[in-house]
Amino acid sequence: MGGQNESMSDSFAERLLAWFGERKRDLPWRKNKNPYHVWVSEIMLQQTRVETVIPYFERFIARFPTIHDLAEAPEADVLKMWEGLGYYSRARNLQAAVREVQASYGGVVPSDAVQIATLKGVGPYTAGAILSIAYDVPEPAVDGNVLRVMTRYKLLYDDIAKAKTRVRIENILRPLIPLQAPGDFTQALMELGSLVCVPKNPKCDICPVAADCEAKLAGVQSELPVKTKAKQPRAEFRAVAFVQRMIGGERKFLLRRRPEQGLLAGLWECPHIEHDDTQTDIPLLSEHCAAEYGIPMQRSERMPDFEHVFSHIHWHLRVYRFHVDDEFHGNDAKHVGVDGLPEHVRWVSVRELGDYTLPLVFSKIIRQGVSV
DNA sequence: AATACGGGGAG
DNA sequence: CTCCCAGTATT
Repeated sequence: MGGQNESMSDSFAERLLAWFGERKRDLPWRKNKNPYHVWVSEIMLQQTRVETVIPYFERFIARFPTIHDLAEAPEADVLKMWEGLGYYSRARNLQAAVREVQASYGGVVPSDAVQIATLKGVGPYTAGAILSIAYDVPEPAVDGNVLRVMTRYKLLYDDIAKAKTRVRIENILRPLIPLQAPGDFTQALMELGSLVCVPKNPKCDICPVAADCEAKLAGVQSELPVKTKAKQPRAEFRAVAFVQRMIGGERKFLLRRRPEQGLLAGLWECPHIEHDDTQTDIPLLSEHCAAEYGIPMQRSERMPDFEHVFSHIHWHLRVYRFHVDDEFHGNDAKHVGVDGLPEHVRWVSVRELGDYTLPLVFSKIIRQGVSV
């Protein structure tokens, strides 16, 4: 026993694994090493907390138990299961990648580093995570936790926001991976970062590797890791139209589908237009709806404002409720699809909301709108 | 090497 | 408020 270059009685990996064996959390994706389950969990966990992912993972696997089920499912169903989780391209990429696995690898997640890295949505971290956790291939998986743990353990002042820092940590890690348990090593490192080597006030008193942690020895564990801070999200001011009317005795509201590319791609939302930070042009919003959807709108009233912050955009939303006369039956010749509307526009009732995937902020706006 | 891409939880 | 989270794709 004993590490190659450790003066401690037990190596870094041995102490880490012993701690992991005692303290690891009981998580849904740890019930087995099903590569598909590991894969789904790793995609969901990108930039997303464990507690947030748990219910999504359970529902997703219940709805799509196998790669085959996910590959065959309508994309709208997949997006619906992702609703509220964010970074929706993850869901689209996952389904595209699963279809690729069906087509090119006979439905078996590849255990080859080069092959798995070509799959959509699978980057350096996820490739290493799937390979090590599902197949016990000794590849490092460097996420935010591992970056923090290792910069502290090795006293590295490298900026963890930079890509080359990840590469450096991967190279430090590779010779440390125990060949008998690469998967546990990967998870133990992340678990340590998540539970012990936390960003603020790290719990060095209960850390299994504190004795030879260079940052701890130098007393600078709170100064690491170094990370350049992100820019402020830019402000955007938007006027939102909550348009409602009665159809067949049922209250409906207007939804439109966002473009296939960009922010919240392919999700449904209330129509809205951008305006400057000082004034909201209600007539312009009304005209927009009239011009785009051929819907003449009558009365309007102000609803409560909403704020929504993305990583890079801060939305200030002013919401107006519009009413469409019961007498109106939109059938403008230039429009096609349901109710004489364009294909990307629908009258939807609360009952039918389950068929549409909406960004959370618009779910809130609609809840507010229909409650009055 | 930067930026786009969601949403939430902790302090 | 700020930070940052089991990151990846695109530019």
